[in-house]
Amino acid sequence: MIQPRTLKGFRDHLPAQALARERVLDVARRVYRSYGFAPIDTPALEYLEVLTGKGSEETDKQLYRFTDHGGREVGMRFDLTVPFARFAAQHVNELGLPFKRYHMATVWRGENTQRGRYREFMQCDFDTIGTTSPVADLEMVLVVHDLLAAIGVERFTIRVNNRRVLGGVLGRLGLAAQATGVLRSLDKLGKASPEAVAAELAAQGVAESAAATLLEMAALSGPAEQVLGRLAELVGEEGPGAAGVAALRGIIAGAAAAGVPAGRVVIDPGIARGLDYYTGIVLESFLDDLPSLGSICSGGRYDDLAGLYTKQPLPGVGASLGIDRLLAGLEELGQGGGPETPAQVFLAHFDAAHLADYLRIAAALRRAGLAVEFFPEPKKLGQQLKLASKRGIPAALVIGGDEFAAGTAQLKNMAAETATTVAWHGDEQILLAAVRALLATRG
RNA sequence: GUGGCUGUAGCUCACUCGGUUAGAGCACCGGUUUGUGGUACCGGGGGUAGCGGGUUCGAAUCCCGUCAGCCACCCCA
Repeated sequence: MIQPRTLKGFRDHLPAQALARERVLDVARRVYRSYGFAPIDTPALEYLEVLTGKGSEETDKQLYRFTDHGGREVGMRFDLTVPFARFAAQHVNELGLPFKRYHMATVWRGENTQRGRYREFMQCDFDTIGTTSPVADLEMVLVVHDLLAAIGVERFTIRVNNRRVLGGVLGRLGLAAQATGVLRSLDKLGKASPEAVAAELAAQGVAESAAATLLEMAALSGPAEQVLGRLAELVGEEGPGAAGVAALRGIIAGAAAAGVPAGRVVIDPGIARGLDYYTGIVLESFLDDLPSLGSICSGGRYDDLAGLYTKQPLPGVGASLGIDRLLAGLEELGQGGGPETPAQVFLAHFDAAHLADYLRIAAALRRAGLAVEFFPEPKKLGQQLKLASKRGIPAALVIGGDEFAAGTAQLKNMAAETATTVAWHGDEQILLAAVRALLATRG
């Protein structure tokens, strides 16, 4: 016997989880489309050179790679941004700019697993390329907000920063050259103590006063106006830092104008993110009740998406929802419960002699858009109802020989444990109306 | 990838110093005289104790390896 098992970091999805995932995907699709983002898709497999081109050592280590049957060196995509860069370079001329796309697909990373960290998981990306407008930046924040709100996440916070603020402060402190190391250390705040981070900074040759300034900046929190005020002092009157602060001001004002509840979007100067290609706004979002899960939706602005593949500069801004991490978080918070079946109506298979009638009834209900589960065999009624009950199907129709003779049907409200008799006399529209009325009472 | 913790039925767990055919609750399947669910009663299936090896007269219990989950680091969704 072969032991049935799955690879480390790869998971099966039972109906309850798969349905929860599809619900989130449906919401994401709807929200993305509501802003005019268009769907694209790309292959799971790419030429290795396409994926490793900009490759940091880190992504290189995580890449699933192999030689295919034709001797080609190939790799499985580890995010949706790199394939999009290739895609954009290859198709700009057909797309027109600015171009807004969303892409929801599976990616693979051979890294060590943990809660909310898998080797196979889905990302739901959206990007706007071909414009440097702050409106595009703002729109990203709005999409993230609408997305999490529409998914039904009860408590979340979108943390926003701007790389130019970080750059500006580092510049004024004369630390521009060692930005990467400094940012990496600052990023540990929240996990490591300020003292530990200060020590790490000192080890990099950062002066004590400069370190104090950086720590103060990264720890700034509170009302946006207050944080922005202090940041403005730290970055000075002019230069990139001041521009970054102004941009953040615009984001806060724009989010408010668009109706985002105050407090959902906060300025967090400690957000540095993937120190490589982000150049402007950066954002991360967290579940307030489970911050240790990490960011569930992150992104930012980049100067040049596809420089590796084309000479045409393609600036853009985008973010990615980690749907599997989000679902893991919601489940842990007890917000993940849901039905085990999409069926809305259970049609009991009572009397085999009336099979044709059952098929006609099911077809009529399905044509009307209802999800109908017709039991495949004329098993004992009690067992059929037990299954319907366990699955959480809200409505059940029981129609046996007596009912057919009388022109009636028994319609059960499974949750309320009640039943009504519907006189339909062969008219499926009457049955349909009765079922719809029942379903409507439960929202 | 590095370090640590964990691994007994689908799930949550038990098995006192290693000692006979590894148990319970829930879940699942069936029944309670053949047309009605979530309650009750009765019965049933399911575990070579993740897998492999070692120590021992004897291991779920000790040791090693491996696989997997979790935690920290790294990085990130």
